[in-house]
Amino acid sequence: MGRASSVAVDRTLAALADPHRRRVVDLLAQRPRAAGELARELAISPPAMSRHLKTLRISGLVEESHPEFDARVRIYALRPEPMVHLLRWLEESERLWSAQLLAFKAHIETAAQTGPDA
Amino acid sequence: MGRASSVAVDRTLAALADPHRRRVVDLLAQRPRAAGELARELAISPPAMSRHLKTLRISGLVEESHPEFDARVRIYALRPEPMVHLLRWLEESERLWSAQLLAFKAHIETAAQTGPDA
DNA sequence: ACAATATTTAACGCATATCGCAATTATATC
DNA sequence: GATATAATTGCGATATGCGTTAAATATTGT
Repeated sequence: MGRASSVAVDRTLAALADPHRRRVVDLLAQRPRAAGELARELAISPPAMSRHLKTLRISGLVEESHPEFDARVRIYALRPEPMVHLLRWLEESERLWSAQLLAFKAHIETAAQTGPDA
Repeated sequence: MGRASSVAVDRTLAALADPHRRRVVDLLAQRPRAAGELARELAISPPAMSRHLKTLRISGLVEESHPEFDARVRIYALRPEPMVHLLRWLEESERLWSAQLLAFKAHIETAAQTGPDA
């Protein structure tokens, strides 16, 4: 384990690497929005937004739905699961890094006990 | 705030988007390593690794140092600060998304109080 | 001084990503 | 049924990213 979920995290990171897509995630974290609405807010063309949304959908970061009153518009909503995996990876890295610091500190203290400049 | 640190988070995400670079971060989370050591572990050429390390260094994710006994070797170590910013962004997104859920739940309950199928 | 080692930089090619415009599909409206 | 609207897909152009080999730089050791 740890390596098994790596691929999914890689996909999530690749999806979030584009600034436009990250901005979309920011907006969808507030509330779900229609594709056209997102395109207007980011000032990019509808086709460009459509592609970004496709990328996000494939990565699992967003999901698509239709409002009941108009089947032409597509509502996109955030799907936090991939972000949770990413969060876990970050926390694990932080944990390991902290362990490094502790080990270093212990090393220094041991050296001090053995006697400085031994 | 929130938008000010966005650029930095964008750079961090771009740096982590490459699977090789993310693997480097995994290795450096355990302990600092020399450039050549990293190249061998990931089975890529030294020039390729050198470029990845440059990217990581510019993004602030790693820092470079020399061992005292051999100035040819460059030791790379993790610098967790950019990851902390990324972590904060993720947590904030999660927080907003949870608020969405609560609002939705409240809406449903209000509707239930008003009376179903009003 | 010379040969070996660690790493980076230069140069090139290849694959992939992104954009805007035009065309297409699906649905709504009159 | 004709027209307008929301969104996606096709296409050509541009750009960026990554990898390899070869050359350069810095340092060590004999």
